[in-house]
Amino acid sequence: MWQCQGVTRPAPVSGAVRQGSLRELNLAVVLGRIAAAHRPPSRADVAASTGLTRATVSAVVDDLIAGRLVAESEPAPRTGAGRPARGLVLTGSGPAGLGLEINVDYLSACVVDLAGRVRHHTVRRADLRPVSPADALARLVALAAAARVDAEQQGLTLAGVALAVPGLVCDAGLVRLAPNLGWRDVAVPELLAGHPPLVKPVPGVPPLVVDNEANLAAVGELHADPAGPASFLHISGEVGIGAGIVLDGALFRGVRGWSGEIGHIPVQPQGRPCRCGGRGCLEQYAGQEAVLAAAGLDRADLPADTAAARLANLAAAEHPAALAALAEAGQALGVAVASVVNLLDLDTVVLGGGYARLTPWLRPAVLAEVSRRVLTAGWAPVTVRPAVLGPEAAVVGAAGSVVRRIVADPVSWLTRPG
Amino acid sequence: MWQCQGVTRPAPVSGAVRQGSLRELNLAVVLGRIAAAHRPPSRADVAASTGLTRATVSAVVDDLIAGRLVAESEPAPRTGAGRPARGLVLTGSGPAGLGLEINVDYLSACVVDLAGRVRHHTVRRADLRPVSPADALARLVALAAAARVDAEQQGLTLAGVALAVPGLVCDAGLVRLAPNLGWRDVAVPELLAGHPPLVKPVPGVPPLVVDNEANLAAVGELHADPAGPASFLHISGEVGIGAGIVLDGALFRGVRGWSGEIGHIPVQPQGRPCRCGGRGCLEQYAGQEAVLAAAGLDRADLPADTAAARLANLAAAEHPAALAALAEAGQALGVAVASVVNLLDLDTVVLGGGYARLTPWLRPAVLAEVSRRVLTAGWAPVTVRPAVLGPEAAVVGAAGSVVRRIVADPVSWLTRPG
DNA sequence: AGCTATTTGTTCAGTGGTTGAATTATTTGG
DNA sequence: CCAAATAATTCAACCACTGAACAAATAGCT
Repeated sequence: MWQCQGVTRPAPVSGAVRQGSLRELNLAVVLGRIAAAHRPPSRADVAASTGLTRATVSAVVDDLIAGRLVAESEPAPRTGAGRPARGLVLTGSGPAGLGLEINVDYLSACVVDLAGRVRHHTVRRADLRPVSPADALARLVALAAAARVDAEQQGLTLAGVALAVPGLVCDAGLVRLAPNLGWRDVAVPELLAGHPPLVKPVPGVPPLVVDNEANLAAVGELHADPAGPASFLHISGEVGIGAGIVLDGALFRGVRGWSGEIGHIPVQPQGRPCRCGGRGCLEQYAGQEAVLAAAGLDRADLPADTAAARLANLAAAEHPAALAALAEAGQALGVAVASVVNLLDLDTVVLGGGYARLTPWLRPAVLAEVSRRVLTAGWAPVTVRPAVLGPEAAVVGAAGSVVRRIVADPVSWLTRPG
Repeated sequence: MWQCQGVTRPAPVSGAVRQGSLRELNLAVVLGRIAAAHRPPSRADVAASTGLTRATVSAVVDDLIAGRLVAESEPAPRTGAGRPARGLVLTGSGPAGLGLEINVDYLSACVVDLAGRVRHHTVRRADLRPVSPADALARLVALAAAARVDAEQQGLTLAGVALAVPGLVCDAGLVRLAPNLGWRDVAVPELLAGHPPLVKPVPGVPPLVVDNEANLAAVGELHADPAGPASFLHISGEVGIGAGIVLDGALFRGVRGWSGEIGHIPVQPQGRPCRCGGRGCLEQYAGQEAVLAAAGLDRADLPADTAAARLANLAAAEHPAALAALAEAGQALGVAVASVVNLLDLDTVVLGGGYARLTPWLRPAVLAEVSRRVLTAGWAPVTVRPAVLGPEAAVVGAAGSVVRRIVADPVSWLTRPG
């Protein structure tokens, strides 16, 4: 019932194209074009951009409309002579994704429809470190139930759930380690087994996906900015520092789904000891607690985004200690980013989470280190920019990952029973 | 004529499946299965492993045999009752790839057939630093012409050329920078324009590809060991240190094809200055010159592999300075590898080039740093092993990349004119 | 030998889905 | 009001895969 798997790991398909796969593939292609278009495209537009004939596109679109994934938008923008086109849009009343997030100081739920619009969003602040995993998940289920009611009142059907956690997740939804939450080997599906399922399971679609918060935040950022680059590094600066790597429009998860552990890249190999056992890890220089301490602030029980806000205010007021702390953090971040750029040849780094609003003060030091240490920086400038989604990137990305899976493989939704 | 492009960057295809693409895709699928099989598979084996019907596989195989890409291998291994199967193999007398390499102290040419066998291999030692790029390429063309004659005498037809250079290559075959060769902004296709073309151009296939040596070496290693992992980091330790990143069986090239610049990952941010402008780069601690100096050896004009051999001999004889130098290099390498593993979650690191035969002395320090600095090392052990191909990995990989492209897209070969 | 079981590979009518051209629908511009 | 232009649909044709039946070739058994 609560079976799990990774978010964007493609199934190791044989690749053979059978008779029927032809239509399946073209359903996905056409739906993907409609999703990716800036304005509602006509059937003719889709035909031109895919290379399929208009006849085929019409037939495929008919299937998609019958399956309530696509709708015609009446007022299509006119241009010149000829019969007016009818615009195609992803329906706002079909399947939707439920995103959930557990973090150190809040729980959150969010519903995103096929078109990527956020249709519901709740955040409940609470310090979850003293709460047992079972209790935390129980509270989350309550939030999720409310979200479901709201979604259904808007005519949406939940098609799947994705849960973001700040830790390492195994394939079966097992949270190996969430250090800042104090979790170790928490089997989420088992703990949820006592609760009623949140979605009617769709064959071929995992009803629950558990994934790392930084990964899902990167996915959220990817879809929040369709005009943005197809490859970038998204760094979430919270108590820990995580990163999501997006390559060619897809999240790169690594062999076991544990990619992006940027927080423990050594930036000062003989430097401060880290609780991971190494020395001089990035987190010791650019993590929230290190920055607050360097700025002379009480590393109080401020929620994460409040801490970032306070730092931003101080920096805007040119508070010397805050400026120095951010410069030092930016320098450490730059060393790590230089490693990443040297290794992966990315041209865009997105600062997310708590870093988003600190970007103006972090960017100069990051760029300085990058241009010093990256051999190719002269020909290939690196862009460092703040995330367009703030700290809610992970929940939004989680919910979005569910609907994205439907867009990428509409057949499993179209052929669902009932 | 000499138009260029990257090796494995997939064309941004719309993905739409037209009527004819169906056959095209299945030609590639079936050919890929035959290439990947350990023993010559029967048509029935291919049908079972792809999910296609035997009838379809038979039809597709007929096309491939007619196009001289596949042949039947008569003595198929028997097993139990039933009509004996006829084995399918990639033909050894069809298209072949020509691989070329320019390095600091040698030129090399190599021909690989469809099945991946090396059918021709020449190495010409010469110090190329004082030689102009045009002269170096002229010498290489002579080597290539001889390789072509040999290949054609064996019944092979060259289908494309790939050139490996130790530097940064742009899309159009422009070598931006090859520091150890002294090259800067060398337009290879222009310099080759005066020479007769080495291959009869096949429409849709670039006749010449120029790529980084470390990238091609990783590709060579990938195909040299079909049973090996699908994702790994291949590190070539020469005068410079380069890496090739293989993810899910494909080379990852980065946004501009400049991925894998591991030599300038900072391992000691306030350490020795590097000629790249940074400080404490890996190359300053684990590059050939640094290791030789630390071992107290004259960093003489020994060719690269001789230097590695001498170090290996000294280490095997437990020469103290050599052991200490290798331990230090291994430690620095380990810091960089830890960054990579934290970032990409890879489980295999292959030491290639000069490092290959030094693996026994480098591995302990690398593994020690990895297990200290990689959070997930406890659950996911990292394997460090020597490359099966030695320093010739890059040429072999270059030649192999040409035939791999035919296996992945046989139609452009089958429909070639003439 | 002869028979059966078994597996491989081919043949062939059937079918699903795309194709391309013709047709209809709906607008702008002269 | 008609011609030009563009959008969408219809429909016969066609291509490639499918499934079942069949032919081929062998091992094992009596």
